[in-house]
Amino acid sequence: MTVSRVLRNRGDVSEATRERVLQTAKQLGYVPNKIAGALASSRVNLVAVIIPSMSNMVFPEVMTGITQVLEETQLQPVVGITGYMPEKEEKVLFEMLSWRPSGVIIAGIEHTDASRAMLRASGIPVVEIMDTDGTPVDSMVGISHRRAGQRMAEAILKGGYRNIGFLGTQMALDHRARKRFEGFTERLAKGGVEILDKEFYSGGSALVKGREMTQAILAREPDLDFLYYSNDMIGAGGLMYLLEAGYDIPGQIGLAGFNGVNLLKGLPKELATMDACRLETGRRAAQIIASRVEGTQTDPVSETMEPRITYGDTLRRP
Amino acid sequence: MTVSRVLRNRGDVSEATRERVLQTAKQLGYVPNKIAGALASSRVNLVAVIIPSMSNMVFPEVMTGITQVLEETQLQPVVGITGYMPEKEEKVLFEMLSWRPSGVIIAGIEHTDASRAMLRASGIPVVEIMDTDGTPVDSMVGISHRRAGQRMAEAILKGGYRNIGFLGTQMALDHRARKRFEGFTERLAKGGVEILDKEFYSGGSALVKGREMTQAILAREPDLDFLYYSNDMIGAGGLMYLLEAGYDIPGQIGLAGFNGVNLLKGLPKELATMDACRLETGRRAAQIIASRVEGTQTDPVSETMEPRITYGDTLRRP
DNA sequence: CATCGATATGTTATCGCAAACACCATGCGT
DNA sequence: ACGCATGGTGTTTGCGATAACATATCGATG
Repeated sequence: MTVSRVLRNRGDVSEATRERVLQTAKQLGYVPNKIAGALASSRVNLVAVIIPSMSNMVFPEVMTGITQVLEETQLQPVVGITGYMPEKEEKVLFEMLSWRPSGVIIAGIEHTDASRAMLRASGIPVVEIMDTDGTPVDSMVGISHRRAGQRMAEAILKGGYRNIGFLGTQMALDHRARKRFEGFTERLAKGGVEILDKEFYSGGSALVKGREMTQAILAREPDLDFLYYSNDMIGAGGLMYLLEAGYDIPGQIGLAGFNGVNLLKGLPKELATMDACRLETGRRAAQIIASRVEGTQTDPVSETMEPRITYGDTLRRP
Repeated sequence: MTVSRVLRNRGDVSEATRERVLQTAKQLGYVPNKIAGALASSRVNLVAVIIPSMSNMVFPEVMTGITQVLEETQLQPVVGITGYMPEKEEKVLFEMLSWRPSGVIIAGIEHTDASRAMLRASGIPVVEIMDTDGTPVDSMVGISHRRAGQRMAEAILKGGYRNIGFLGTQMALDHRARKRFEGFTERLAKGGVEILDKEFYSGGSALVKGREMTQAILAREPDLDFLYYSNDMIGAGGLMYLLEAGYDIPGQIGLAGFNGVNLLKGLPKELATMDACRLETGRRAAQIIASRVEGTQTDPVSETMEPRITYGDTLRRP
């Protein structure tokens, strides 16, 4: 018990014994067993973070935000990957919850009924991130992708473009991309404009795919004067292609991506894009969990951030 | 006990009771407490993965390999980030080990004495990855960065380049980059060539930095006919700059990076680079842990992979 | 000097599960 | 008919820590 007290800095222990304990622990290479500790105290300093993927730059950035904030607390993030598959998400969630974490940060607000039930039943703070078009189980932080699509549509219309093409990923399960697309077409429709053509891809190097898709869509529809890409990588590929092909950008044809990958700076021309507030979303989500855990705050939070548009060199300003 | 048997598929249970248990568990929303389970069985299906960073594309790819393999087992990766700081690594490692994972995969073979002691004392399989220039605690998988530097130096010399510049990150603690640099200069020296100039950076968008550094180094040394970049991102930035400035590549000046980021395809010219076998390293490391856990194999493994050079369009072939 | 409070240390029960073993019923071979 | 393996279920114990409570020590205080 005294050892336990020393190692946790709890309760009164004389300086002498404290020293002795620390000394001996070090000498023995003693590593406390958190499993036993957690069982006894029913306190687990883990936060489950459930995201679809780790390989496309956007989630790592959210992670960075989460890590930044949690680092100042006792909490530690544990990541689970779903691969955009709802059943996998359910499995990962179950697995995570069975470790009784102190909180859950999960991407998106579309989940299976079972997942939602588990989250609700867990009794721990839950923050759904990166999409606020819907009703959260508990708290929610991020941008509205529908609105992001709308705002980009507005900017494009204001720029005077009318023959618009859309290029995206072939992911039925990427709800955020879908909502962006929906918001985009809705807003265009309000302006009396309809998408001229669209092109989807899956897999492969996004940069290469961007080139190929751009070539393909322009072959079909040479009149296009704007291309809206569902992410910056394919946008960058398209930009590369168009520059090489000698197009005048943004006069003859305009381009925009989505995400604000800071990799874009440094390209021959800077691609227009829209910031998804990823770092900030991660930070905020972690803050919410942290303040819930320490009891500072108890109510659910819903926070919609406003994505900023960057015109770069590929979208005519109004 | 019967419930426990049903949920773990262990031992004989009649079909009738099994059904009843499953049914009831679902109805109650029962989530087994892994903490208690782990304590009782002293089995934890977690593998600690300790890496310096998540934000530069290379570690996520290793993670992908690890995940791929572990997915076919009961094991689950848990990630810890060190930020290239040895003391942070020590802290993270301690934290992880206190959860008594089934194995550890850790980047690099340079660790504090305390870290090494902990790894040894833990009694679990340990795989040190991505660097094989040194002695591992237990197993080790990856490439020799010293050798990678040497091989690139050879290729450059064979290409006929003699006025060589080096551009890299200012990371005293990135041992792999350092070893690559050392191997590079050693091999050049053997060919009677010495680096003409070098340039280091830290922070910021790698693409932009690559442009700036390239401009700077060429302003100082206009005679340079080859630039070796310590990663592909700054290399791509440099490539961009040189193309815009109208250099003849790879005739007038050659370029090479390191890492084989598949993003490079799709650039106006494909940057020469060297594959670090990241995916394969991750897969192999996970396999080693898995086979150790299931007892298939008990001996330490040391495996050095051979990085493949890609000439692309920026390095003259011999 | 008895009492009290504070500091310092020890004892016991408990967390939720699985290992180990005990037990009973059934069916099979000899 | 008997022993024995097997399937199906229950009981007890222990994992390694912490919570809660108990005890010891000491000095100050009235």
